[in-house]
Order: sequence, then structure tokens, then C-alpha cells
Amino acid sequence: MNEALQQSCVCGKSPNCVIYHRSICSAGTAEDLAQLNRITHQKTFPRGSVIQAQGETCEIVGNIIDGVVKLSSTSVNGDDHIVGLLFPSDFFGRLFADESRLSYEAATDVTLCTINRVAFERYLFAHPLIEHEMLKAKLDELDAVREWAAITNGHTTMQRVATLLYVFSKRAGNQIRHGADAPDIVHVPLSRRDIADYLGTTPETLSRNIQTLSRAKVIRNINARHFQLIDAEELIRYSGETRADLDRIATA
Amino acid sequence: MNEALQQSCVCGKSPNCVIYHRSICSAGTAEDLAQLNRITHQKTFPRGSVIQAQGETCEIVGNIIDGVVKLSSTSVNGDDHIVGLLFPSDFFGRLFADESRLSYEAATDVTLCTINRVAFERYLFAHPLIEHEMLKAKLDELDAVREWAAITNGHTTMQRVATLLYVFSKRAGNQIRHGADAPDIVHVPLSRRDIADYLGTTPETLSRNIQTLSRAKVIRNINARHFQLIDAEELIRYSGETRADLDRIATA
DNA sequence: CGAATTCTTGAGGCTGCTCAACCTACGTGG
DNA sequence: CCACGTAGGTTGAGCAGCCTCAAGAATTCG
Repeated sequence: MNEALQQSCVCGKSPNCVIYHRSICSAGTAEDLAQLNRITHQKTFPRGSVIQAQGETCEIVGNIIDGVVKLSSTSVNGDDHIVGLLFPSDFFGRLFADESRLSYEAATDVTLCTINRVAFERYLFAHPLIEHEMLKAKLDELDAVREWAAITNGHTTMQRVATLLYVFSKRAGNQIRHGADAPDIVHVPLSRRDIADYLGTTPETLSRNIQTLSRAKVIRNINARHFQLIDAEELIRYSGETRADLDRIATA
Repeated sequence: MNEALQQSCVCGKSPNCVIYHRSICSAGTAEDLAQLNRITHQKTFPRGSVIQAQGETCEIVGNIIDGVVKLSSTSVNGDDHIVGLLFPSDFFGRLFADESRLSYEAATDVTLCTINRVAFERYLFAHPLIEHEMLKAKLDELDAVREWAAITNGHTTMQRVATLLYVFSKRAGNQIRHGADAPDIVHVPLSRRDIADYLGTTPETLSRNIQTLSRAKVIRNINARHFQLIDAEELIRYSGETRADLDRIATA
């Protein structure tokens, strides 16, 4: 975990906060944030723990400070599908609903800035400008979810794998930059099973595709959660998307 | 098209309006609605016409009064995937964004209540309660989209087809009720290609699955856009979902 | 250092896509 | 009114991609 994060990053606590700039908090005035800060709590969850279970009462919402949270829907037959991944600065939890239709689970060890849901709803009611920012964020999220749905549905598994790897290589916080001679290593903080669930495939098929990319010298496997991007152009070709589309997805 | 609709259904015009009760308009006071009504326009689009093209400036938003609008994402290789269907009372268009990442197309002849996007944004700014309703609606939509993504991704084509047919059979406005002896006929107002795009399959595979259901006496084909639901329980079994889940999807 | 978990590799079968032909419904014009 | 054209839908054959099941490597953790 980043040192700076640990020091200053309760949502709304400080304009120096890394999260601050990207989250909805950035819309409020100083007083607004101070008020918000009084009702927030920083909490950590170990990898694998359930933050909010499907079908249960929505108790808390908040921002992710560090780590990855997976949003999944579990069907009756037990197989669950990951319908979204949440990264630092992303908002988690379901506002204005008593029961959660999805579950929020820690895909890695996570640090969260939590707020009681009902308290935050009251806060939003009193601060329409911040609620407005929330609406804009959710509209963007809606587009992003639909765009991702189009990708997972119309493409081959290899195309999805390549898309995911490229997006992770571009996403802020996943690049571990070395010297000019030592190339960039990308960190994918998820297990093979989680990635497979997210892409709508199996760990086996995923593994085969990753190995194929590795053999084709497009990427190099450091270990299960780290790879080196050797040929970005070739990875884009495998993804079946344009660079512009991929970059838009990565920054969304 | 329904006679009653034509008479009274401009969004916000009348509490008698069929759309009124389900759309965001229901949150406003009488004055709010009157004000809204002054800036709305009723328009019709023939089947196949583009209401809002992908990548173009977002000009109008509004409610669907009659017909079905498909929300699709077209990739560079030309194949487009339908990421959502909008029915009467649903809101269409993209607020707070200059450029649309998705395209809105008339899947049938449609009647819309349109509002200039920027004008509606100003209206929302002046009416936080209505913006609040918009936020709640979008949060529901987000859950629904994710739930649908989980269905299309984790299930076989037959399961998706069965799910779609069941949902259409339950959705208000698609049932054509006859006498007690004449069973219910369900209207699916989309072409095979649109359904296939929506389910992430091909018209051929879709057709085969429909014929299988027909041979199994689960449904009966009247013609391409009408079928009779013979055995709802069996259809649910084919869908791989529980009745409760399906009904929740249908009413979402 | 051993146990458990995770990841990889292999073989085989099935689902669903592709390509191609045929059928049907509908609208047009002779 | 019927022949014809077109678009949409159905059916068939063959093949490719992906899942399943199973076993073997690698990594993590106590």
C-alpha cells in the first residue's frame, strides 16, 4: 500500500488526498467536507471478505482508498459472475435501496472510507451539488458498464483477455515504473478465478490465452499477478479494438 | 398504437397519462410539470431511424411514450451489440455529456416526448427533487444492467432466450389478453436480428432455440413477432433462473 | 519443509458460429 | 389478381472455440 495514502486519506479529510481529486468529494466546499468527515470511518477488509452481501440490508457506502473490490452477482446454482471491479477513488455501495442486489467483496486487501448509508443519504439531500456530482458519476458508470457488456458479449475470449491486460497496463496505479532500460511491469491484483469470472470464461481458458500471448512475445509472465508488456501494438491487435477505444475504457 | 396514449401523453401534461406514473415526472409538483411541459415536444420516429447516433452531440433527451428503442454500441468492425432496450415510460438520452458513447435507435415505430438536453439540465438544476428521482432511477438502471450482464454472460443461449421470452411475457403492455378460453398472446416487437444482438447470439441460433421451445410445447409460434405462452413453469426451467428473479427483472 | 491453494497443461466433447440454401410474408407493379 | 422481388426467418452441414474433467507444476503459507 502507498505510504501517502495511509497518512492522509480519509475521504474529505484533506485536499492533499489522492482520492479527493477523483471522488465526488471534490465538489463540496471546505465546510461540506468537514461535515462529511465527521461521519466517515476508515476501515480495512482482508482479501476475500464480504463488504456487502447480496440480498442483505445496505448499511454502508463509501470510497475505496486502496485495493480492488469486486461487484458480483451470485445466481441460485452457486456460480457467481463478476459484473464490475472498483478501484481507488471509486464509490461503492448502493444508495437509496434497502436491499443490495449485488455483493461487494474484497478482491485484495482493501482500505475503505465508509459512511453509514442513511446518514450519507441525508447528507446528499442537504447538499444538492454533491448529489449532482453523484448523478454525473453514475451516468458515466452506466455508459462504462454498457460498453464493457458490449465487449464481453461480442468478442472472443482472447479479445477480452487482451483488452483486460491492456486496460490494466494503462490504469493508474498498476504501473510499476523502473529505469529507462528496465521496462514497465504491470500489476494485476486479481486471482485467475476472479479475472475469469469477470471475463465470463474459465481459469483454464484464461490461462491458455495468457500463455499464448506469452509465447507470442506480446507479454512476459513475471508471476501470476505481474506481467511485462513487451508489444503494446500487438496486444491491441489481439484485443480487436482501436487504441482510442481502449484508452477511453482505461480512463473511465 | 394505443388510442389513450395519443390523446393525453405528453410527459408531464396530465396525471391521467399512462407514462406519468412511471416516469420521473411523477416527483414534481403541478407547477413543476407545467413548466416542464412548456419545453417538451412530442415526436415520432419510424422504425430503424436513429434518434441519437454514437459519437454525436447529445441534443435531446426525454421519455418514450410508445414503441421500443434500442441502445447499441457499434464497434469498428461494424458489428453492433444491443446493450439495452427502452420501453414506454423509460428515459432516453445522455445527460451531462456532450458526446454520446452509445446510439439510440428506433426498434419499432416510436413516439417520444423530447426535451432539449441543455434545457432539461437547467430544469434539473432548478429542481433538485426531480434530479434526486433521476438519480434513484439511474441507480436502479445500473443494477438492472449489471444483473442482465450477469445473465447474458454466464448462461447458455437457450437460457437467455427463455429468460427473454418470459420477461416479455410479463412486461406490461406486451400481453394481449383474450377470453378465458383463448390464452394470452405475447407480442415481441423486435426483429430476430435485434433479439439476437441483444442476447449476444446469431439469428440462426436464436431461431433454433425458439423452434426447440415450440416443439417442446412450451410456446407456440403465431408468427415471427407473436407467440403464445403454453407452459410458463417449463419456460422458467429452461431459463435456469428462479421465478422470483425473473419477475424482478421483468418489472425493473 | 510439507500442505494447501493456485495455476498450468492435456484430451475430449459439445455448444454455437459460419456459410449456404430454402421458405415465407409482404409489397409492388404489370 | 397474380407474378415477382425483397427482406426476414428457418433449416442444414461442418467446423472452431471453449468448457469439462483430470492430472501435473508452481506458489504460498503455516
